[in-house]
Amino acid sequence: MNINSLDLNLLVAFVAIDRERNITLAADRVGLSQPALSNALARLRKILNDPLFVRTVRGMEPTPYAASIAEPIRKACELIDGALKIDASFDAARSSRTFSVFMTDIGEAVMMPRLLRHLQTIAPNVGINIESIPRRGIQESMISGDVDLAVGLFEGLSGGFFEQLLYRDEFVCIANTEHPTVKDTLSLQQFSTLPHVVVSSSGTAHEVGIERTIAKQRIKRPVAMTVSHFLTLPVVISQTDTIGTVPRNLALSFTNPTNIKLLKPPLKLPTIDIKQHWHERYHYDPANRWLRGVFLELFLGRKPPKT
DNA sequence: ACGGTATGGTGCAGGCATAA
DNA sequence: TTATGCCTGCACCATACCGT
Repeated sequence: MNINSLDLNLLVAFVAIDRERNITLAADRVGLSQPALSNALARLRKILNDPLFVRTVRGMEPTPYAASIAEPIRKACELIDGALKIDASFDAARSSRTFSVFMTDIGEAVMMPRLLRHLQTIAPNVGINIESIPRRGIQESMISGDVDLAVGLFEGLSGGFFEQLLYRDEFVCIANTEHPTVKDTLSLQQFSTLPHVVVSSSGTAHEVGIERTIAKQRIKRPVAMTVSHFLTLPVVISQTDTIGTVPRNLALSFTNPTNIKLLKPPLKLPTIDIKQHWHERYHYDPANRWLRGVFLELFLGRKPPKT
């Protein structure tokens, strides 16, 4: 049997007959006359080469073959019916969709509080599931549709991916407010000799950018500790004489502990373009467009306050 | 090609007559 | 009284034919 020769209406008729076990009632159900449905059944019998339903005292009983295909055909019809009912628009206020977003803990700390406050107002049932960024497979996850959006500093998302700049950030150095030698400024000498805490990041390019710049300027920094998350930095630095280098917006979100001071880096570090990235499969998706619009509305052109 | 109308065929239930 | 056979009416399905 070639599916190309199959009229999907015949499957609808099949489901109706299986449900009613009566041609007249099934015809009513699908909006046809009894003869029309009888004719449809005849066509389906010919295509499938099986009587499908036989007349008995209990009504039109399915043959073993019809009984075996009834359930998958019913599910297929329901699937198609459901697919065609999907609204082409996205009603954020009523939606209970959960979006998956690739984001570092920087993004979580900087963006999520504001994003969640906003969502609670306009889309109370919409959920955001932050996916930690894998070392490999970012593109694959987005192409497959497992992840809707990637927000932050991502390199190498190309070929079928779109990107949009949200805001530009810059690096600052942070140190303990009670640091014995670092006062209001940080010298290049201090930067080169004081122990650093660095982040062994993850798929993003923050540390890569810093490392690359430092290496290019032939500056070395002693690394006392490597942590796996940016949010661990202030905890370590607030209790030690180490220093660190982080995006300014992240540093400003360090409210606990509070004995962290921000310092202008004694060297030129690259700026950071925080972008949202999405795959072309979601380019016209109403829900994805809505989420991108939310990020744009909340974070486009966000300026870090001066220290 | 498909759906509608008209018509015929089939099966069942119920009523009735008849035989045991 | 019960069992059996026949007839009739009804419900339902299939087919032929026609129009769109």
